[in-house]
Amino acid sequence: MPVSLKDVARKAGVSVATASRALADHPRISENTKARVRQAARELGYTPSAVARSLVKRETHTLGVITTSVTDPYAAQVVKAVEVAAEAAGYHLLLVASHGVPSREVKALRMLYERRVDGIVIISARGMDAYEDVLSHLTVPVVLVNGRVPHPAVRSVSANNRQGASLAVEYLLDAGYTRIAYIGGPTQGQSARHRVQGYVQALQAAGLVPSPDVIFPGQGTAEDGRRALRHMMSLRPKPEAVLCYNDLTAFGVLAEAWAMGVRVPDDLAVIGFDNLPFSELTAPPLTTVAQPTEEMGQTAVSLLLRQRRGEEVQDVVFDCTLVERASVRR
Amino acid sequence: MPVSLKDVARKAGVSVATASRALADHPRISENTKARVRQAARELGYTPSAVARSLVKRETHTLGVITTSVTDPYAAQVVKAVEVAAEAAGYHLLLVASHGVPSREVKALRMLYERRVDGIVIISARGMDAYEDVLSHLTVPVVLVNGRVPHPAVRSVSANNRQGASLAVEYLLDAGYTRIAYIGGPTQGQSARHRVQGYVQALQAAGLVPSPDVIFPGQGTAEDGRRALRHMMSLRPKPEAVLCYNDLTAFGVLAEAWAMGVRVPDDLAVIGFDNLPFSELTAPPLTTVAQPTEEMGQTAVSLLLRQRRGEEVQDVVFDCTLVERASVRR
DNA sequence: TTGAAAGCGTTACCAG
DNA sequence: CTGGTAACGCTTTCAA
Repeated sequence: MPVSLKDVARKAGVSVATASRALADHPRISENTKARVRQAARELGYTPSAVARSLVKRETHTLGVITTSVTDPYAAQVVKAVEVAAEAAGYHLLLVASHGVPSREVKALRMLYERRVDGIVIISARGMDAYEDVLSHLTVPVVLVNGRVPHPAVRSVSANNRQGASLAVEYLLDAGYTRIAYIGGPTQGQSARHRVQGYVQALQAAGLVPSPDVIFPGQGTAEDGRRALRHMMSLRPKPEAVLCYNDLTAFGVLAEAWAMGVRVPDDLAVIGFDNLPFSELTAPPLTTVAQPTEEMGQTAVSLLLRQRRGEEVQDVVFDCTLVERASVRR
Repeated sequence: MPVSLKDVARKAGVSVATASRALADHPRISENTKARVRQAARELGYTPSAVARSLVKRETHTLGVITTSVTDPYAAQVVKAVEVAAEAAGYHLLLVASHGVPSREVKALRMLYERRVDGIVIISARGMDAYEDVLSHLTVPVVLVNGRVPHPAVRSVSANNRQGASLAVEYLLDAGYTRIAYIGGPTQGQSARHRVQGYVQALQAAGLVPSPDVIFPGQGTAEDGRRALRHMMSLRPKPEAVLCYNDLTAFGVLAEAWAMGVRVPDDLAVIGFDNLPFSELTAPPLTTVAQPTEEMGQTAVSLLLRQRRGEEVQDVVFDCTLVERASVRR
């Protein structure tokens, strides 16, 4: 059994009240007793119980984070950013993996609420559509990173996925590519929807007609990239460039290209989305669209904390930037 | 403010005690009142407070996890395994990043203890040497994954790093390579120490003398791999193969090899350690030593839970296996 | 400057 | 089958 404040108080010969105040460095406690209490606490190896404290203070200094999986490198980046921002504000993270399953997202939400976390950030929410009844009773702020749910109490911070995808296509167009393929992501998420839209719009803005037979389905995995590349190579004429829903998919096309002897960017230019740490390590290094994950994580935490203080806050959207590397010829 | 059990009880016209039992599906409560209580709870959107419950039950159903960073893909794999095992046992994870800084590891340990987690797993502990006084007052089991600390109450589960490194070297030797370089990892951790040892021993067992000028220092980053490769290529004679402390380092040598026009495995064979998901996506795919991270995570959780039940448990070590891919010629 | 006591939201024991 | 009541470990009035 852990040592309690009562033990410390007894040992120091004071009441629990005084012991509590002494350890909290309350101004109206004599230095003398403070010293005695601290001494007793040290000798007993006393560590205060955050759970008891949470009960009375009605706050846990904990933020809940729901993510598909920590092994998803994009999610990991966001989690890290959130972690850093939270830590700086004196908060810690309760992490739950939903594995992208909507029902598990809802369960996680409920569990976090039971634990009375002070805020919840959901990364890449998949099936928040059926959240209505859970959300309606929540007394804790929720922020979505890269997702949106039509609930008035839920804020979101996201990358401008449409703009990002358009940016990539325009870059390709500028470089002289015109037959540009696209490999998609999970259609339940809004980021995937916006990215295709950006792709299509940029093409149309350039007076081109997006052709359905160079738009490949995918779930954002490397395997999707591999499969799409094999498909692509059997097409006549072949696409000259491909924009991928995310870097992971791009990694798959790069790997399959290597296996099939397809040269990048000479035979096919490849462009990703997310700028994962790994994308500068591929052969060739991957040109990709970057999201400001750092700021997004910080912002998520900041929105949560401000909402907690009763502030009204707005959704925020960050523009993407292009990271030029060697998988696209210039 | 969240609705409390008292609110539910009042609405259902029963005492809190009864309400509590009704919701817990206690056998000696009439179906009738159970129904009424449940109904009231639903209508009010009642969600029990885990913090209050934790206080009385003296357990939080939470495991603390200290890791360098979630963005470290090796750590992420272990975290995931731990998460899955924990979830299956009804536990959730409080995650803290230490960024490899010993003082932050200690702080994290203390914070987790304050929150009364039911167990703590530390992944790749760096500076546990000065843990003595923290550990001595802990009333919660601690398990180290891939680390060791000379404290009687701390258990560890690790990969057999020595055997893994030897395995890799023997594989290289078998394939006809003799001039084999090594790029090291953080020397504060025991895994790095064991891996060099395995490298050296395998060489010696084959009657070769490990040469200090092909043993490069590193911290386990891709940049270390790049730097070491450049060094290596300036040597005469050049190494024919290189064993890397981990996959990340191997990624660095692969990337730099691509940049310098060094062909893998023709000019240089490369072998990694960890078998990250990404290692099958490199060009060429990376031959590497795999640790059974899945089982290691499960085992860590299992040790924790068994210790909590008062069982005596032993350290456990898992053997590594070799994953043959294309970065080594056969 | 200190202490007694109430209360945070539950569970569990003891009566009835 | 149900209700009081005492914890759980801490903070915070309110008095002294």
